[in-house]
Amino acid sequence: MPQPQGSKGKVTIIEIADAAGVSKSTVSLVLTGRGAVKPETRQHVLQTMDRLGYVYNRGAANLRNARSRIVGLVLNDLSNPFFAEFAIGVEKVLQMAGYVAFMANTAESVVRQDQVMRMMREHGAGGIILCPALDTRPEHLDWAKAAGTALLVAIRRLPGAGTSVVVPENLLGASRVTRHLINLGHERLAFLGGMHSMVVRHERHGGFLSAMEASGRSVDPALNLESMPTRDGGFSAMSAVLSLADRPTAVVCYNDVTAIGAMLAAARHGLVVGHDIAIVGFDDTSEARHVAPALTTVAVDPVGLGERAAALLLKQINDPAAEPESFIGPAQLVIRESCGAYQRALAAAG
Amino acid sequence: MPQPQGSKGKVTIIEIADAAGVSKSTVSLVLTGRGAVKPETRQHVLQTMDRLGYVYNRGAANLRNARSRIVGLVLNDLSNPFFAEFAIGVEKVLQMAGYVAFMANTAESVVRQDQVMRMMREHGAGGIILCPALDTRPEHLDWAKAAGTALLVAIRRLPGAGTSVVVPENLLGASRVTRHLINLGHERLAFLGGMHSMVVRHERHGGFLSAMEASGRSVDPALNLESMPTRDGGFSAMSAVLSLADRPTAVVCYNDVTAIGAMLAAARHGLVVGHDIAIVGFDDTSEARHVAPALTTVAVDPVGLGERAAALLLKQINDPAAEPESFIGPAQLVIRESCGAYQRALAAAG
DNA sequence: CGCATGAATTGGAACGTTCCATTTTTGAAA
DNA sequence: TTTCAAAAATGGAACGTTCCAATTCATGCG
Repeated sequence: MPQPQGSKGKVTIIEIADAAGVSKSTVSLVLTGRGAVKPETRQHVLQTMDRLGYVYNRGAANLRNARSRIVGLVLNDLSNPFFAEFAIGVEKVLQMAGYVAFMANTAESVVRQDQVMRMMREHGAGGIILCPALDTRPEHLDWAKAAGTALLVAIRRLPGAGTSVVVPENLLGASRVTRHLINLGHERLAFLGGMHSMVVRHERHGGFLSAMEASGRSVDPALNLESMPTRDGGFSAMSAVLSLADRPTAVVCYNDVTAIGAMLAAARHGLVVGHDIAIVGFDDTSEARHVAPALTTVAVDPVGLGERAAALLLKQINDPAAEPESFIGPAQLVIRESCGAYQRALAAAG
Repeated sequence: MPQPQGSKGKVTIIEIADAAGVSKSTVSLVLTGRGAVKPETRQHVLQTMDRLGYVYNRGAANLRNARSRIVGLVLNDLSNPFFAEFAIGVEKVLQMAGYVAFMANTAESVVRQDQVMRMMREHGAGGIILCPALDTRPEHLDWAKAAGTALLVAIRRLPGAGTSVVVPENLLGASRVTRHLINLGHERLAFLGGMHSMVVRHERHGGFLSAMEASGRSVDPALNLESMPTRDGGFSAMSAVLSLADRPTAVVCYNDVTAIGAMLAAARHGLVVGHDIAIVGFDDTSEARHVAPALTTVAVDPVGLGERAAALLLKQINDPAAEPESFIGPAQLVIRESCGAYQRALAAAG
């Protein structure tokens, strides 16, 4: 019967060495797999470790080589499925490279974000992928350059931070979905949701504007409404829009969850979405597929972005001198029902 | 201008001591806040650390005291919003206690789970909250008892592991939602989704059976179908059910995502859910509210479960000798449209 | 049988921190 | 001033590992 150590539970490399009748150096060689050690010795040491319930002490090890195989993944909003999928992509790639990702959620709190990142570097994380919380200032990240920690900013661009970046093609995506609405014949379009301070909103709204401009349509400033990027935010912004004298016939929303809030508000006002009014979102979260009517939106492949982010970070870890790199992920239009195109096609066919 | 260390980025307590003109012991005292150090000295040391860009090395520190303030949170399926919300509850409580949670996702892989947990204890995690992957055997967790690591099993009970446990009241919840369907007059009910090997399925199916039995209804073994707990699983299981000669009029699903798959299958067969057939789920994820028709389900307050799990783990960390404890979270019936109750009420009123 | 060569193993000095036992400083009482 | 206790600061020995240089052990060759 394996009789692991008593309650103190501190088996060290030295005790293994004693028990196996070798030196601690040999045990270390077995552990790291670096030197040349006779297969039978290796076996014996391995067995002894197992028998005594040995736990490798990474803290002690890092004291010497300072190369830990963990990376931090800091997410600003875990409750948003978009980020959960992003995280899955990150983990997939890191795992293959023999790294482990330790995630933490900041819930949009800069304070918490600082705390969590400090904890991570104190634990010797080799690198960090950061989806910055709202109001993150580039100065918050200066320590990374100084400490030589690989840092990559994802999803939300952070102008002024000279790091690698992985973001979706927000501008192009938004202009595509806007163009789609224009092609369906809409004249009066609104842009709804997201706060002015968000870079992502800037980009998406920029795409909206460029499509409007390209088509020669005029943009009514009254039809540009901010809101928190939540369902409730979308709901109240949409309610405000609908109380206007001159309502829009189509609404481009900041993201899917805002769009779903907007759809609820429209329904509450007795409008049939996809018929009386067109509403589109951004992100293509799994909810988008399942609301009724199904949401026309822009797919950005969060898993792919995560994979890319991880790959870029690894590159940076392995070559700290390398220049920061950017990856702009594709954003594809996904046509469903909420824009009215489907109904129109049906009508045309029937 | 703060001139942080060069590229090697290794500022130690000793360099701080030299620069501040004190001994390393004093710097240590400042860091830990333990001894008595003159306020002005403390200030000066703090400033020096700031100036040189000092990073505390937790690995080295833990070498002596072995008390790290991190705990691991191991999730089996991050893409399921239920677990994301659970994680948020865990973090909320840990943060207040000055702990940091490092999360990792196992994606239902036992191998990955072992890997991740090993990594966590190698890094000196004070405790671990585990939502076990499918096929986790209690033996997988024996190391925890041996090493004296606090371990808590959440969401999925693991019979035979003698750890603390936090789970929702699956049996009672399932019997409640089943009773609700029975009260609506259904005679022929199916239970659908989840694999036989899942403890949670056992519990929920048990609740289903107990409600059926209490009402004197007979249970047709042909109406008990397994499937993966995914949308696709629900879809195919439901398709199988609908191809039966003697169809059920109501279906209790393993969880919400399975139920949503089942609803899609029903719609594909031309049935109007909530009218031609009743379908109910379990968990009350945010999707449940937004599918059409909205899903009648059982709410289990994942955030609350997470908070409870964290609190229990902290208790265990602070008193390692304490007996394992269990918390069974409430499960409340949430009546929406997919069971037909709403439509019936409308008809009665009109 | 001695020797060179390479393989296998080993001792000891780091690594950055904490903590104990001391030493130094401070400030007030005698 | 001297004395003493309390407060503040310090040196050095751990902690568990890696890595270098050095040592021992096999093996094959002349």
